[in-house]
Amino acid sequence: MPEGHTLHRLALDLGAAFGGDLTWSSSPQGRFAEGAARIGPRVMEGAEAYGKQLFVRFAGLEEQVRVHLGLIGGLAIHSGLPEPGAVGDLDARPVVGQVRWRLESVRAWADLRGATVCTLITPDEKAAYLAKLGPDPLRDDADPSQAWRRINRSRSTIGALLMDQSVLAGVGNVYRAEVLFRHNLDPFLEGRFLRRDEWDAIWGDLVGLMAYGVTHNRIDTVRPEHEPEAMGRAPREDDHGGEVYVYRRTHLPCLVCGTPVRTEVLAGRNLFWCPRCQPRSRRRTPVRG
DNA sequence: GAGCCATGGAGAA
DNA sequence: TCTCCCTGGCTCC
Repeated sequence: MPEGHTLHRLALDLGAAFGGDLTWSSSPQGRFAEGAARIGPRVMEGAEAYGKQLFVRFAGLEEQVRVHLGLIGGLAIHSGLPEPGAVGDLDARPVVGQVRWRLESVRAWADLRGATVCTLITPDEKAAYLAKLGPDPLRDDADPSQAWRRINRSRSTIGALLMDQSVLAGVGNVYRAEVLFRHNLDPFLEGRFLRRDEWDAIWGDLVGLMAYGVTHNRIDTVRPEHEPEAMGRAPREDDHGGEVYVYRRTHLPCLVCGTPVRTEVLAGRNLFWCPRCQPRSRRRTPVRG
């Protein structure tokens, strides 16, 4: 589920569902029991995302909740009016599976599952985490030049650099594959060989793609002329819902040229690309294997 | 029921 | 580069 757009969307949804309301925290699974008890019944002020990190603020509490969903985590927000007095009554809102943190109010509740991180942190600790992150295309305060300085002097491949949260915050495996495809870039191109105009185009594209992701709560990267209706093909139906060019389309024909999509592990994750639309660059990193 | 996989990342080696 | 953690859904037997 979680690339940066997911977390920004969750921050908006949490704010809309709980902002300004008195909330109750609990940890049915138990692993956030101390934190939940420390928060206690308290007004939630708001939430914000930075890259794939989510921070939740409560009134009168200096610490904030820091959530990182990891690969498999999810935060499900439900709205709906329970029976009066049902807040805290787990029978009224049954716990399904491993719920690390339940947040509820009289009008909504949210269940956090599978997160790698859910903890209370001090302002100093928060600042330290943020300092480690590169610019986030979804934030107005982001400076793409900051990422460019890292990329421009790196011998790592652009495919690896895009996944490095200290270079760029919020991009994950789907956006990395898709943005490289959209710009016909060889994923194995070394960062130091990327041109500034290529970087500016990538950044601008990510800003648009990820903002769309927040709005629609899914990743769509296919241009209008390659959409299913335009090409007379069946829409993609999988757990993401969105239309993509290469992500998880191994061996399937490229939507643009028909060449089978390739896959290989890069930076510890499955990379997908079209060998014809993203040809080997002469600026590419020396041949491996 | 076991095994595998996933939009992530930390820590060991 | 490897190993491990987090959880649920899907496949295969």
